[in-house]
Amino acid sequence: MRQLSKRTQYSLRALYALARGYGHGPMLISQLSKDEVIPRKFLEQILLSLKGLGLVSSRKGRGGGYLLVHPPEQITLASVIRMIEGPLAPLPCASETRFRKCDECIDIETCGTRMVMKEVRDAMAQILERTTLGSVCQKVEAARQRQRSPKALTYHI
Amino acid sequence: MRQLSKRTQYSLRALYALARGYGHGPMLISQLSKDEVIPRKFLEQILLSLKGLGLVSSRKGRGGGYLLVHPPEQITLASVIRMIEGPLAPLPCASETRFRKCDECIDIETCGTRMVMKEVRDAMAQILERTTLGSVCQKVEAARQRQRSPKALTYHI
DNA sequence: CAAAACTCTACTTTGTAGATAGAGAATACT
DNA sequence: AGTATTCTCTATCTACAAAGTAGAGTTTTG
Repeated sequence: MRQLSKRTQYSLRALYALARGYGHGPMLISQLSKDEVIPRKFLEQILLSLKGLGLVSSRKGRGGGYLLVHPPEQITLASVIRMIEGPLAPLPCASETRFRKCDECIDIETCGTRMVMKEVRDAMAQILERTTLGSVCQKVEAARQRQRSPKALTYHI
Repeated sequence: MRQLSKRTQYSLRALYALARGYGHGPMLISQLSKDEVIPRKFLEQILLSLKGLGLVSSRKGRGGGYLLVHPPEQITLASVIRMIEGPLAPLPCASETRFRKCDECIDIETCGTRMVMKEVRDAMAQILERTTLGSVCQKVEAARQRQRSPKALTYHI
């Protein structure tokens, strides 16, 4: 299907970083930009819109920066992606959260593509609803540990 | 995620129509265009490229038109969508069939977004690999019958 | 007040989706 | 042979969005 936009990829990366630092005070745009390899000015825009969405908060001036508003375990990827990219479904008429008759549908009740795309949407939603910033960070951490001690992997799996 | 393009939606609609007519000789562009409500000239292009992909064949002149090359039960939506839109995965680095390191990935082995998107891809692929033009047409036909005799629905389900 | 941060708005660039147009080539029928 | 029918090819157009850049403005802290 169509790819995730860079904006969303950057957003997620920034959110992971903020999630890792959750509870340890604000993080600087400049730091995030460097660590996560995101163009500085673009990141400014992105963080600003994440703030508008209520996902992060910010403080100005020395000692300022960005913070995650809610605990990482409470933020699902589904919600983040929906806020940034819109509905998960590959067609508006297959969306649960933001259903809209697609201009193409001749008859919505007997549209084959819609039936299939509803299945696809449900499958995606199931995964993305149960995946949170917290759970992603955990998996990443596990993968990093494995990288550090590659031998251990053999015996643990 | 991002929506299916109109090109793909039109392609699928045209293919369903050809699937319904499979075994009954060629169908005209003009007929398909009218029946499926697809802009004529755009449809010409689309059918031409579907021909290039080996999905349909054509005959010129009187009595000509387009035909499905293979039986509808043998054409999966996964294959059609891959040919038209590219990989199913929301990120190139999460694709099985056309893996490509995405320019954004810092470390592919510990990329959280990639891990999640691999799950999403697998779920989508599972559905789309088992769905064929034939199976879609069957479901559509069933839905049409239900529409015609709405009472029956109650007792059969 | 000055330095450190974030904030806001506007602009540029590039690419792609979604068409439309029209001449050309093959086929079948008479 | 001629003509109607049908697909074929290539070029062009327009609108919009993604991705990124620029720079002046505002708030906070010390």
